[in-house]
Amino acid sequence: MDARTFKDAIYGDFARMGKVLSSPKRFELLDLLSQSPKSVETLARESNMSMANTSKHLQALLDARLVDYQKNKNYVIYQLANPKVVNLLFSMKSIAEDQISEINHLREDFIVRGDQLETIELEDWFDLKEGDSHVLIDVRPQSEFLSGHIEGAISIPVEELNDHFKNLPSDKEVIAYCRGPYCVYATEAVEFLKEQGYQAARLEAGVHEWKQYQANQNH
Amino acid sequence: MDARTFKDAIYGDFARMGKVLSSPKRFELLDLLSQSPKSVETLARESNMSMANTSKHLQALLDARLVDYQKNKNYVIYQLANPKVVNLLFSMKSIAEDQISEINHLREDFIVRGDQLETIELEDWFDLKEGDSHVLIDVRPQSEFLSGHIEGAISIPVEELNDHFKNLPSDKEVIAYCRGPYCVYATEAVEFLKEQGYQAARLEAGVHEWKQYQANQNH
DNA sequence: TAACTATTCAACTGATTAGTTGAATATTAC
DNA sequence: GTAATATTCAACTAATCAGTTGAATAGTTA
Repeated sequence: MDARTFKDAIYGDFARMGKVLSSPKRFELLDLLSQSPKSVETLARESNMSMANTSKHLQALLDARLVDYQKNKNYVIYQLANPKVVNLLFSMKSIAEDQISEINHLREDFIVRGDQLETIELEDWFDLKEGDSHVLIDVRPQSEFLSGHIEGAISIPVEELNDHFKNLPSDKEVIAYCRGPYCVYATEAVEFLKEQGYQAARLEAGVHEWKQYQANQNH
Repeated sequence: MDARTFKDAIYGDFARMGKVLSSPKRFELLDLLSQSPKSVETLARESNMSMANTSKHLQALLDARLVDYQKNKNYVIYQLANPKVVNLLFSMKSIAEDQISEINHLREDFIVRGDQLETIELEDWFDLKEGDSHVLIDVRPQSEFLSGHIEGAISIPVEELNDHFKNLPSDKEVIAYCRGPYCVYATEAVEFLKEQGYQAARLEAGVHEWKQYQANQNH
């Protein structure tokens, strides 16, 4: 085998990763799976695709070995095949954030409500949590909370906030987080809680940002 | 804007990175540029593409803002637009290595010659270099050496080894490195030097692996 | 065993992409 | 001002991809 043949083969293999992530829908599926394993039905609903199309994309991810699955009765529960997938998604988002200004505009407008929403960085949360005047809530679906959550958080899925918010101490500020910087659940939660008279702010991080922050602190 | 519209827009932007890296040829171009800025002509030659096709791919990379350029007389010198591109390539390679066993087979067969080539890990080089019995050579094109190289290395491009190897001390072991784990230059250099009676080994790292190793040590 | 549920597959359509060919453009050198 | 050099563009062809539709498959439940 000559060098050119070797390079063509090697770059062909490397580019398979790019190819599988060239689809916005497959990217979203991987993001969803990074929060917890999920069934085809759940993934189809969350990503707004047909079951057939969702299954097709999952087959592509399976073929690239970025996901694998376990059967549970009639359900096929898909999960990330390698924790490095999270790093890969991070890396792609990070550079997309730097190079595509539209991303920041979209986030500013839709997630941070044009800077009208009070937000807290993860670094600041670590200071605040030493005191006793804040409570941290995880507003993702409970299955995602059970898969992994920021230490000290209480699970109150945003869809259940109306039923459970009264359990929150009214003399503390509520810090809400969800799937990460591009998830709107925490924004909705903070808006709702403010309407109910609470002090509330959105944490600009999800469970993966928190884990990465912890890992960096422990060096 | 509702949540679904926002997500479709955001994932569309994220997936643009995947899309641009879904082409083996664009991946190779970015890899080449990670070693040093280069002209279209040089990139076409190194990647074995026509000038027209090379230019087309570079326009796609430009559009995604992963590269930018400077003019030098008739030459357009392309370069990486953001150092994070190197991280992104690393991340994609890392997961491809884990998930595509063919990659390791190809490397084993072609780069390490079925384990018949003596190799040294970067960690081990840091021990060896404290002594006085080894010399480190960079066998990439000199322009890449000038762009950045492992500290203490001497530049002897593999194509010029025949003319310059006699300058190497015959009582020391020669450690050769090139662009990284998937570059064959160091393999060719080691084989040539052994034929000339030298003790030689291939360093399983390039300048980026070295920089990353240094950064990790300084935490 | 039949009905139901969840998932996957095959075939199709329309859109997108990779590479080539020939032409156009920009800059330099003489 | 012309020729040469480096690069980019437009138009084409063939291949690939995304989503849909209808059917098939696999497993469960009553």
